[in-house]
Amino acid sequence: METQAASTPRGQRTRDAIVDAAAALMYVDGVAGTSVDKVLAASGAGKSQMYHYFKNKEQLVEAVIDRYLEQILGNQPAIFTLASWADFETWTEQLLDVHRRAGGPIACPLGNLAGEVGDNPKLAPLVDRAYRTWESHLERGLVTLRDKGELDPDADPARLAQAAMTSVQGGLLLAHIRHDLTALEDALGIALTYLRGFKR
Amino acid sequence: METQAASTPRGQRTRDAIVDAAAALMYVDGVAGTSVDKVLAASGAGKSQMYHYFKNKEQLVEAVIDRYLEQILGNQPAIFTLASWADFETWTEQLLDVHRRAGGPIACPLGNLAGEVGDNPKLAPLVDRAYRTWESHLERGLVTLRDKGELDPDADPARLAQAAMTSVQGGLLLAHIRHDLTALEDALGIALTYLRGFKR
DNA sequence: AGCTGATTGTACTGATCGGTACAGTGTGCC
DNA sequence: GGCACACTGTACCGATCAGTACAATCAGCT
Repeated sequence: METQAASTPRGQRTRDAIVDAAAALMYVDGVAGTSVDKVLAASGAGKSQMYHYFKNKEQLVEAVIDRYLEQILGNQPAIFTLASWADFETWTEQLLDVHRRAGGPIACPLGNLAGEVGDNPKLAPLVDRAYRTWESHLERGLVTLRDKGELDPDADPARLAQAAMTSVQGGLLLAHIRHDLTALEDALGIALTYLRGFKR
Repeated sequence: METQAASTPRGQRTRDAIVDAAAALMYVDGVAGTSVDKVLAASGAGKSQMYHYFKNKEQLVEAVIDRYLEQILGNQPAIFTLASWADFETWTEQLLDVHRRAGGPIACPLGNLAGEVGDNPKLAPLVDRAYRTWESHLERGLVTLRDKGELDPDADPARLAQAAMTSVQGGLLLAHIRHDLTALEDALGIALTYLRGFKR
């Protein structure tokens, strides 16, 4: 059931190349639209490598989900050190900058997956877990604010974090199909205002 | 380029059955995960019917997108007659009731598609158009309120409507992967409060 | 009845799908 | 050197994919 780890640096490089290629292709074409053959052609690996490291395509997708979470959090490092209201603003700016610089589509890789694997019993929990990890950093930041006396002690950090996440996802979804970041900008602005309403 | 219309009631019934089956299957398995053969098996139609009415699978998807919009708006009839703040609340209640009654997954069929076809040059504009139609009803309701003097004349109905739509989509996406309507309930509550902030 | 066009059933094609078999090569360790 | 094992290349499998060919049937109209 577990994904096979590589035991040498060479193997690790090959494995990474496969996951990277799969992540990039699935970001654009979706899971079902990305065949194993295409992934291998793009990564330069052969089929025996793929099935040496992954039991099947589904396990490759599992690795891709993890990779997406790494990429997402890596693109918004401010999320790890949220300790003031200004930090939250910095965080939203980083979020916007990622897509302002973007050559690819404006979209959240996890959000793209959500619609497709939302009911797959194996993959859906992994997407869920990735979102919860993402959200937990926001929650931790809010708890920090509360402990510093900058957030209403009656506010529910978990709920506020979820509200912020819905704004991010809704904004990205609309921005995606409109090829226009405005929807995300507005959504983030509204979310920040909403959170600041619990400032104390 | 255009979808072939049926010229007899019998043909219309067959065509509808194909679109209905495709809509139901693609809602759960996505576009790429739903083969033409499965659609035909589920609808009881043969392959010659499918290709009599649709040039190819992509045109079938186009018809499915239209069907989704009809289903969505049909499930929230209050959206057609928004003329008071109470009407907006009724609308959000209808939105929630759809998924409370749901046997199927908690999800927006258009949202599921958005991730998958978001960059398909033929299909993405159709998804975009469907969202704009949906959103336009909200905008019209806000204009009605403004004309009745119940909304700040400086408020931008189009922008507020887009903000509401991002809440709906973000809430549905999170509710989908968590199998828990709470995210949508909260998102709609926050959106309503935000809109009411422009009450005059 | 007989004509006409819409509609239908079924068999088929070549391409591609996910996955397997198996023989080979690279590489660290003794 | 030579053993062990991670790693790799390629050919192949049956199933399924989207799409086509073509003959048969149905139904309205005269």
